Amino acid sequence: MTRDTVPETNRSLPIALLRAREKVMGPIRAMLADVGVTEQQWRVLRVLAERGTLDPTEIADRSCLLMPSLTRILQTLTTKGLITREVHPTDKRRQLVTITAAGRQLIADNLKESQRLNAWLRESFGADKLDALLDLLNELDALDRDPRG
Amino acid sequence: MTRDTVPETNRSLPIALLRAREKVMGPIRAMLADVGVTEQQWRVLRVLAERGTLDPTEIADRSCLLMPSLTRILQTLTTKGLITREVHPTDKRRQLVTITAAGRQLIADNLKESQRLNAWLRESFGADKLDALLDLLNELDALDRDPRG
DNA sequence: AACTTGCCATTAACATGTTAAGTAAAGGAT
DNA sequence: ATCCTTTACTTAACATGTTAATGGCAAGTT
Repeated sequence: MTRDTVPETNRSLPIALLRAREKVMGPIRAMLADVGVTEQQWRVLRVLAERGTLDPTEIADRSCLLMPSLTRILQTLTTKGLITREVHPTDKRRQLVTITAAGRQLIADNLKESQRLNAWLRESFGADKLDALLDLLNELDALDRDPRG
Repeated sequence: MTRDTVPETNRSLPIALLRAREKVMGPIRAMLADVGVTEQQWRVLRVLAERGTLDPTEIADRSCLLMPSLTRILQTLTTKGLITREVHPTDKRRQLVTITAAGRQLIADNLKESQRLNAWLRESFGADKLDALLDLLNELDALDRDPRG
């Protein structure tokens, strides 16, 4: 009965995305656990290493985190000595976040393993498929918002 | 410097998967919020509607949830009167979870809107691309585990 | 200047993610 | 029957996801 009207979870895009993400993140999480940082903390550090000093709003945007989560993460990273924070010189509402030498070192220490995991993925899954997948995902993300039309 | 060694987050599969998921889930979350259930609770209810009575372990597997999360969710759903639980007749370790009439009603009430969102996605993104994306994601999920080789 | 509006970041409250440990029951071996 | 291992589920502890409300500050309006 319900089997005819309720779509199979197999063809559900949200769940498919979730499972794929789990597949990819599992090994990365394991690697990061050894160093004592979470996946999200790692994302923040990488963004800071990529772009240099940023304010929290831009970090949130680039690392795909919501501000409340980021607030807690920045506190944690500060405690761990991986970032520093200072108030914006002309706008006291804002902050400037910078990765420390220790933070860069942490990234450097794990970059090789991170790249090895990426290489494994490209080989196992196929470079062509991986690129095709990334293109599709980016296209999806670029879709016009708001399906209430 | 770091720009040469640290891969851009744009081409990071984990982040691309995350952003794509956000794009798809946003509207669905909004719909479910009106009914007072979360995305995960919705997944559990759908699995139960699809497959009938199941034990928690199989629910966790099919709805892509970890057991600790599922334990809390099943408690919530029981409180809300959307599911019932009973101990397995021959194996007292196990349980049997069944969706209630109220649970089925909740699904029925939201099915149309859910399908409308799916239709919007197919139109906006393209049916061919959507299918290609789902195929790629399923292939990825089917990859051999364990990249420590 | 007083008011208003908007923005940045934080906090609060609740739900889930994640890993590890704990509890109870089932199954097999001695 | 006793012991050991495994299985199914729960709890605990900490981190994040998510929405709403709050506080501090900036900028425009009157």
